[in-house]
This record gives sequence, C-alpha cells and structure tokens, in this order.
Amino acid sequence: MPLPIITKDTNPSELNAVVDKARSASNFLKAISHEGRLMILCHLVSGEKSVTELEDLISARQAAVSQQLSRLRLEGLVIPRRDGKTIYYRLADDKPKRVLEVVYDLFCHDN
Amino acid sequence: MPLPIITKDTNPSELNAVVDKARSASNFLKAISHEGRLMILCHLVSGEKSVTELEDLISARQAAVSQQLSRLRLEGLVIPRRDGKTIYYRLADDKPKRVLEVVYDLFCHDN
DNA sequence: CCAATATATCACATAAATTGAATATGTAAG
DNA sequence: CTTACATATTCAATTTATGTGATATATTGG
Repeated sequence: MPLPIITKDTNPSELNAVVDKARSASNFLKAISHEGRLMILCHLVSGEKSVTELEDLISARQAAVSQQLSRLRLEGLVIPRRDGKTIYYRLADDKPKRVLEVVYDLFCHDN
Repeated sequence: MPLPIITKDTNPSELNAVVDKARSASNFLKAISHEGRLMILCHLVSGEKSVTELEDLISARQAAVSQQLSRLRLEGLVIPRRDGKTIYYRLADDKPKRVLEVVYDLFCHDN
C-alpha cells in the first residue's frame, strides 16, 4: 500500500519526510512524462544509444534531443559515455525501467 | 522489455500506434506527476475520501483540491460519488495504483 | 593548424501548467 | 423560499516547459 497514512497527529519531521519523497517522486515522474523523453528511455531499455541514433529513432532535431537528454542526465536517469566523437547514453539504474515496465503493461498490451 | 523496437522499416501504421500509446502514457504520467495530485492518489489507494477530507490530508485549499480532482477526473483516473452534500472520490481503476506501488517502492522504501 | 563531425548550450518565442480570488452550482434543513 | 454548507468553475496573472536557430565545444583525421 503506497505511502504512509498521514493524519492530523503525524509529527512534523515525519510529515516533511513524506512531502520530500512526494516531491522526489513528482520530479522523477515529470522527467519521464514528456513524450520525447519517454520514448528515449524506452529505446535505452534495449541498450545504450548514441545521440544521433536517438535523433533518428524519435524523429526529433539534434538540439531538442540533446536538451531532453540533458534533462534526463540532470535528473540522474541516464549516463553518458564518450567514445571518440560520439556520445552514448544508457540508463543510470533500473528506476526508469521498473516504471516503464508497468506503464508498458498498462498502455501497450495487446490491441 | 518495454515498447516495441522501432527501426527505419517499421511500417507507418505500426509507428502511429506506438506514438499514440506513448502519448497516452505521457498524458497519464503528466496527470500523476503533479505533487498535489500524486498525494491525492496516494490517499485514495486506501479508500474513497471526500473533498474536504482531502483538503485536510494534503493541506491545500478548497479550490486547489477541486481543480486537481477535476484534472484527475477528466483524465479518467478518479470517479466521484455524491452522497448528500459531500462528494466522495475513488480510484477509477488500478492503473494509478499499479504505478504508485512501483514509485512507492523506489522512493519511499526504508530511510 | 584546419576542416568535418558529433554533441551541447544559449537566447528567444511560444505554449502549457499552475495558482488565487471570485463566483457559481447543488443539496439539505428550516 | 432562504440560508448554510460542500464542491465546482472561471478568469487573469504568473510560472514553468518546450522547440528553434544560432553558436560553442570537443574530437578526429589530414
């Protein structure tokens, strides 16, 4: 059952902890709720991709993709790796994957 | 593994289907990524609540809570039930719950 | 060093989301 | 019908997010 139950006599520090967690979760969800960023993350589930590859995969311009990756990077969701001129991105941990699995199950199953 | 792999020779109708699903998922995630709405949904997991109860639970004003509920209602995430003067809201299905469970696990476990 | 390629950043314009105050609606009680 | 209470809606102001074009940085090859 998600999140502790909050009542009138939940003490302040406990309440702050809950609000902080809600804010973190909210930021994370905002980061992945953008259509382009969501697609990028989905593509990264199957392995790292270069920026150019992602541009093609989601049919968006270089600057847009770079900014979307920038946001995901700042949010700690992806990690860049340079190899020569190209930069490859991969998922930083399984947080996005865990959520994407559920979302995929809810929105993409059959039909 | 989330989402079908898209390549240069994915046919147009298949591609549209994927983009549509991504848009749905994106809208859903946007709806739940707002801090106030996230808290509301969390509280509804444990059962239906009146608007006034929610106002107290998340310490927000009447108009704000009502607007947040309105958004969730339009997005199909919650369902209102009138009983006299008060209106009780409950989760429309287990979509939000499914996602919240993962988010709770990722952001609220221990510490 | 110079040109070419890959990526990042910036500044701006626009669009979308959010808030707050005021007002409206629906319901029960008298 | 009138009042009080619970909730919803509206509108303007503000904030935040996003895409675009131009420009900057880093790397490789010649």
